[in-house]
Amino acid sequence: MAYWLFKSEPNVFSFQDLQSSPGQTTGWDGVRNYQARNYLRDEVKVGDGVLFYHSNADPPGIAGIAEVVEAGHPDPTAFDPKSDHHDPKSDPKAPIWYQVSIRAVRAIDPPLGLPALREIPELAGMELLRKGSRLSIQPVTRAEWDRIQKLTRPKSRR
DNA sequence: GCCAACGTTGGC
DNA sequence: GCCAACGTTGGC
Repeated sequence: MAYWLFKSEPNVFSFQDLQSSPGQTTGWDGVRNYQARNYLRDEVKVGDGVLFYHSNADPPGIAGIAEVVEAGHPDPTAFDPKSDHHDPKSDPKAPIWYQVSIRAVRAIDPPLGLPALREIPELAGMELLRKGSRLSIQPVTRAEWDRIQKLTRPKSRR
């Protein structure tokens, strides 16, 4: 069981879009960076936890929790000439790009914003908080995951 | 293999 | 809109 942070621009695909997708599930397509691809292809497994991060938002932050429901498989948008993410170099017989499928677990509303994340000492080592960090699929440690769960878990009812 | 030019990401 | 940081491309 591992933990990840996936970035998405909410004006392209938000956590709410995931929640309104069929089965609250989507294929995480369009990743076109080799390091992120390697994680998706080789390391992200069914049952892993995902922090759904909104980049280019105001404020940017973690907007929901998701889980992996299908491990790495070829990204079909790479083969589709009509897709924005089409890559003619990727052949179905030798795919270059991979996706996983994720399902929404719960929204974090309002999102846990980047400024708030920076104030939490236990999260100081997060890849996300590193200056110039651009990787769209990032590993998250168990300790970081647990801290964020604790901060965002819905209040228990009386 | 080097590295300059270029394109993209993403916070601010 | 600005721009720092980064990844990719392609000439040599």
